[in-house]
Amino acid sequence: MKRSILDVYSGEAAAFKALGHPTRLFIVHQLGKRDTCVCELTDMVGDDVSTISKHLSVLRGAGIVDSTRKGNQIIYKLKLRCVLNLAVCANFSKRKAKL
Amino acid sequence: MKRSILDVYSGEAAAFKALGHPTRLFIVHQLGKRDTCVCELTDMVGDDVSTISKHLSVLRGAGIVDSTRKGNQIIYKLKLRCVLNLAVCANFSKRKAKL
DNA sequence: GTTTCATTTTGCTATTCTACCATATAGCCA
DNA sequence: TGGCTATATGGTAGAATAGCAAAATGAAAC
Repeated sequence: MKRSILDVYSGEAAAFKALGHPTRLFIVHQLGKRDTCVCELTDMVGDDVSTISKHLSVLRGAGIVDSTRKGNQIIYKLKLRCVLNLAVCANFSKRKAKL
Repeated sequence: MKRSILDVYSGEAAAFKALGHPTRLFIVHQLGKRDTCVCELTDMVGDDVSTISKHLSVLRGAGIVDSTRKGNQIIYKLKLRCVLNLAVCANFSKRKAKL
């Protein structure tokens, strides 16, 4: 792939990629409602804590979420709130796309 | 992962996932300007034709692009034009996220 | 200081993705 | 028809990702 394409689009592509997983999308929507600790997210999703933690680190790496410590638990919040507006396309969220 | 999360978010996540590759994002932006044949996209990107063709089939599978034949070449067009508006977040496209 | 709880990191395996090559298919034109 | 161009598909090696389990970190309570 040409370098210029990589330079221009890889950052944005990485952000979309971070949103391209059901669990991470759920987490983003949950954090849109209120700040939530890892333990609670883990309960809601039902996966292993380590799995949730890894998803959170992907979202953090993409600059979408942010975390602060409160006592001995870590509270995640939605840093890039605008991602909540990304599903505005008609039918975009209803599509049954298969990759 | 809980079934309900999968049901609600997997469709939308798949669409984001389709946009989560620099080449595909470039293609989407290019098709936003004008309908383009596979051969020209291949020249612009600089990858093998088969690679481009496969990226296009991912985008088609996600319902984002559409194709029509014109003579002996296939013209792709942006079907879900609203995806062009998805990068409206401040800093969203400037982010240097690493996954 | 040691124990405990919440979270992160690491190690591992299975699965998926990417890019390429080779081959197949489809339409055009001589 | 046969050859040519454009695109799609199948196969595959290497990289990346998902998920679980277990070890490591860090704060707080005892």
